[in-house]
Amino acid sequence: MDRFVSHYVLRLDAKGRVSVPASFRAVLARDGFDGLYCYPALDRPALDAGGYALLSEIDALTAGFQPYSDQREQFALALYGTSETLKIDGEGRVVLTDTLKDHAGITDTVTFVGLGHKFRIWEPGRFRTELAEATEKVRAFKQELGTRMMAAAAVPKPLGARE
Amino acid sequence: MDRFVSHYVLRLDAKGRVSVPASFRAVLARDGFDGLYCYPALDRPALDAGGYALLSEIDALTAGFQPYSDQREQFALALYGTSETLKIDGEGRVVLTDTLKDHAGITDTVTFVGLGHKFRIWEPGRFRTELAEATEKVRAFKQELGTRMMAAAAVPKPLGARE
DNA sequence: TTGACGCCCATGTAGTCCCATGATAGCCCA
DNA sequence: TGGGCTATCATGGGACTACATGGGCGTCAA
Repeated sequence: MDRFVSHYVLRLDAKGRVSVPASFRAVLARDGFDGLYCYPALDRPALDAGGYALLSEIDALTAGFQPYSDQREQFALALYGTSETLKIDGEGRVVLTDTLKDHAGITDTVTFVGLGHKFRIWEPGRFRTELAEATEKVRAFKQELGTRMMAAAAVPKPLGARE
Repeated sequence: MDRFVSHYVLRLDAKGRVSVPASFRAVLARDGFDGLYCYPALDRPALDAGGYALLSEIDALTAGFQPYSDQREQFALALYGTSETLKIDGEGRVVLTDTLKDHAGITDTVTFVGLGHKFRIWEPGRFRTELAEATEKVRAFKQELGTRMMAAAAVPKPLGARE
């Protein structure tokens, strides 16, 4: 598998270390990135983490702005400036910096969540809330999509016909 | 055969393992996915499962949104975050996680139902009610379609004409 | 000197692998 | 056409391994 999938709840030990889930480590190894690229999520109390795949997403984003533009510099600052490259020890664990932990409200337990090309690190309680909200939104979206399809199908009409 | 069809009732053993129906395994083997991609269905107490064919369906869904957009992240969270890639052992069995079993209300027996490019896993009792409801809906829909067609035929009007 | 960090080893548990058994259905041969 | 044989599949259980977690020790830098 080449993407981050599923979620795991893991504990920090007395030294502040957390095991990165083995399946995530496997993805990182394949990605080729040595360590863990990590920064506070822009608009959530969570951390974004990953390898080269994540880095190239950031590149693509900043590249979208004019060179030397304020926006570009601000993005670069917010993303690159707050990033850390965490070392992964022999047992596959990392130590989160205080800045990172503060941003996410992490104390002694974390939830790792795969998002495909990257993954997020949450304080477990906050994660549950976030997941519930996201699930609700997706469900609503799917339902809307479904009823639209049904409406189109109910009246025998060529697909894509205008209302 | 390259799609999941028919349905099977199988039992979990003491270790919580279930055999994936052999015909489904054959489809997965052809699909090339190593393991079983599985997640809780959004709007039913059931599990969706499959291989790359299912994954690409999810890809298509999330790829439609801008990177870093709220919607995309929520979709990724709800879809990738709740997914699991289950290992298939030498005998073609998988172990469902507690989260998955809870969502579907599975205890010691499951029903596998083929849906073409993916399949669903149900608690057998719930599957029966679902099937009954679905059958009823389809019957009603078909009937309605029939009368509409009849009406359309009575008044000679090109097929697909607007009401 | 002391704390932080990197590196190493220890342990319990849960997941994985491997082999065994029983049932079934398809096939071959008389 | 009927009976037996065999391949396939679901199921069961024991052994082993990988993983998360905990702790010790040396090193380097304030």
